[in-house]
Amino acid sequence: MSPSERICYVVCLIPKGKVLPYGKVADLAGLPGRARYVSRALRLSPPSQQIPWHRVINSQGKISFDTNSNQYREQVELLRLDGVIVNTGKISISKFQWQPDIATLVMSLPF
DNA sequence: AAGATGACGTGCT
DNA sequence: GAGCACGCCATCT
Repeated sequence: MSPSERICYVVCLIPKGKVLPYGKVADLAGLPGRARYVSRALRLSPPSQQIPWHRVINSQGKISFDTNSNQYREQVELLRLDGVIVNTGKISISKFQWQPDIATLVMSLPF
């Protein structure tokens, strides 16, 4: 499995209603310290894969797109559909809605 | 070939 | 908290 494949794999494991920072995704995919690689992989991943990219946010619990961009709006939209609370204005996720279970789950994968 | 870029993170002021 | 400087490294100019 290639690094980008592992990244997509991990992202696909994020349950609806939860989010995970880029850095954590990188760690779980076996690429510690390479959060940027995650953003790249998601950007280059074909839409046909239906990857829940919107569940990946930055370590500050915020969306990493420019507030004016339509990508930002799209991510907010998708997160709301997931039931995730996003504050307008300060634009941030309510809290880190990620459970340790995800980590242990991912750790037991056939990488 | 060399420099800039980026859906990031951490540490410091 | 808000900036800033770095570290990171595949991709683009």
